[in-house]
Amino acid sequence: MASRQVTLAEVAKHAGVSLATASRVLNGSTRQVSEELRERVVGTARELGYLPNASAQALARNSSVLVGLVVHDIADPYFSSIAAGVTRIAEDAGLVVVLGTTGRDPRREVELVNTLRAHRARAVVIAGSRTTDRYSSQRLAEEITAFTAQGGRVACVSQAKLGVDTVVPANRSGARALARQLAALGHRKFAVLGGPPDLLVARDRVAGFKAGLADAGLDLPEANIVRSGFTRDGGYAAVSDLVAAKTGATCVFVVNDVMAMGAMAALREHGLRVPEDVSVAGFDDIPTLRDLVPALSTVRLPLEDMGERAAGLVLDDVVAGPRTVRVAGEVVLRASTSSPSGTGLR
Amino acid sequence: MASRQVTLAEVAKHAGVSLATASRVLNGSTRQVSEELRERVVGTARELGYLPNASAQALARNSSVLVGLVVHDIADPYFSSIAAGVTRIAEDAGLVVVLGTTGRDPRREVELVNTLRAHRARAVVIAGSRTTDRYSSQRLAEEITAFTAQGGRVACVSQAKLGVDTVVPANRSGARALARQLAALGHRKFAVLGGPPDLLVARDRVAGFKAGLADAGLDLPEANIVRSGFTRDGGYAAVSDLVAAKTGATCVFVVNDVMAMGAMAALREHGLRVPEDVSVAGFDDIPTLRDLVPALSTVRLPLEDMGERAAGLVLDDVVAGPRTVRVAGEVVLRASTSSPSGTGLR
DNA sequence: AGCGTGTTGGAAAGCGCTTTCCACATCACT
DNA sequence: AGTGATGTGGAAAGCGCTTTCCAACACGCT
Repeated sequence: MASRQVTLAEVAKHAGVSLATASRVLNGSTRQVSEELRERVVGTARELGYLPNASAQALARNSSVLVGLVVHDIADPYFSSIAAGVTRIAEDAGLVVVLGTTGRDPRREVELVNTLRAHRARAVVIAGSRTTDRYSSQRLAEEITAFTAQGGRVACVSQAKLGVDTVVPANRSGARALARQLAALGHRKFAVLGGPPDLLVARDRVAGFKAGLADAGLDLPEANIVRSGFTRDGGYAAVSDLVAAKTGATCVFVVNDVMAMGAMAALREHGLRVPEDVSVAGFDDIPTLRDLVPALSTVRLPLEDMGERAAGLVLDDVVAGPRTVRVAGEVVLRASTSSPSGTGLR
Repeated sequence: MASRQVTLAEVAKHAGVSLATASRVLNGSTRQVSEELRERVVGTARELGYLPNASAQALARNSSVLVGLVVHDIADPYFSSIAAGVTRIAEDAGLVVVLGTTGRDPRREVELVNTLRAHRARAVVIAGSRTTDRYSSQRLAEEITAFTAQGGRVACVSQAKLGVDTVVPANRSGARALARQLAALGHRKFAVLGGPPDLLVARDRVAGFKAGLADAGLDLPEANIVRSGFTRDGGYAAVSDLVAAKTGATCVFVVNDVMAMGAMAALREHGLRVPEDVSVAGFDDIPTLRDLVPALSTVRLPLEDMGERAAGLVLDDVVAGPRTVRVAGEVVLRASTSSPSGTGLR
């Protein structure tokens, strides 16, 4: 069934040249080949429908054309935006993107890098926050070391924790600036939907927000921070706890947009109006946000751009040590936040 | 810099066995190896940190562990939902997903399948509608033939035009059912944002919608169909034309949700309220829809499921000819559609 | 003529693995 | 003891390509 594939050897034979010459013609070898032979080879290759065997090339060259991309969940707009950036750059460079999804399982992350290593992938971009879990971080670090030792390049989008090139969004300062602007709106009591306690992005954003409130002479009691999953459903679910906590908050900061969307849905179902009863702000500015009503205030991150930057880091030929690209966050106040009017969450 | 990798030969030597034995132990060979040797090999492999070279395996076995996934734009929720389904199934099966994006360029589609063929990918899932463009369809068909001739499997998500296994959503009947329900709501004058004229999904949906209106004794004048790109911005841009056309329509059907989201934003900017001034319905039920206000009426397609089905088609070992999996669409009426109240678009 | 230099083609040695053979033991059964 | 069947290990031949090395030749010089 599987028809025999045309090989370089056949092309060479048909063209009456050696294997070496055929190889030199059909790939960007440095060696020159006379115009006459070159044409003959190219001609027969086209005629026979020759297609190089990528596995054989990868083996012979000890390097492939593969670039790994590791995300938690490709259906999440945050990751799919980053993925769009990464694929654009990689494909423009003639490379092939391998997509791996972890489902937020750190072990799976290690597994994926391992697989990529087995494939002699040229590089890998790991998107998705690190956690405080020492064990899996350790395993991942080892796997990454092995990968780089083998000549592969690695970049992360998140915290600069792994000793590799990293694109770091301004989680702290972005959240801090947001807090200040919300305080300037007149809010005095805040609540935070803070995501999982062990997730570094979430921690950074909460810490930054707290710092921003402190700048305004405000405090964020620990009791006003509700923990939940970093997903839409996490945000949705957290609202029950939030309401039960009777914090009296007039403004809620949610550590990412996807969670914020879930939270807004839940608030609606609780009969609370945004922003009349409570203001809501998120973080990331995922593309889908612009069609939300009320439009969600947030801290804008250039997600697709961040993907491009990460891919760029990993594909250039700079040999310097771990580089860090800092990406600023821009506070965007929209309809979901207003000056406090009601009594807040009580 | 690139440290030498541990090879099977080294493992074999350290374990004091032949290359053949080592290979048999470390891969699912049918051949038996005595418990003693097996343990010795596994032990040294672990000790030395052996990782098989996937390229070499692919070459020797003449088959790889790669599965291609070709989409137009991974940042589009329609595609990222399908992608999530495909990756889930593929990764569960221990395969590796290669993501290719076309940017809606048919030539790029051909290019990607070609690359996948060069990599001896085991299968490829092509998501994204066919067009009426004969030339590029022809080229793609040839490429697919070459791919299958080589033992690869191909499945599409869209129209069953390519002679391969296909997951076909009920575009026609879904749109038809939607039209009937909208007519039952009392609407008499409709407009359609129809997407690109050469795109088959778009054509099918428009045709289905027209048929549904006909069922209700209503006509859809050609002048009430506005053409534009199949993207959010396409939907956004089309609204100007729509308004200028002064169709008097009280209800607008938009051929996909992403376009509908753009259209709703544009309608808002035109000072038109949904659904008071005009009802709007879309198609697909992308996940982000559930947080839209007003919630968009649509025809629900189980997108992630469709991705899983497509991956399933391509990974099972049925040898039967081209199969077609039909997926039903379920009309979901939400807040964006109501009985007509105003004068419509005039 | 003799020599170095540069250019171009080909033979062949890998790259790291799988898999076919073949050899040898062992075992059950005449 | 002799026969086949069965189980297990190893040698070696690929898989399709890249790249080193060498040979051949054409130059431009002295």
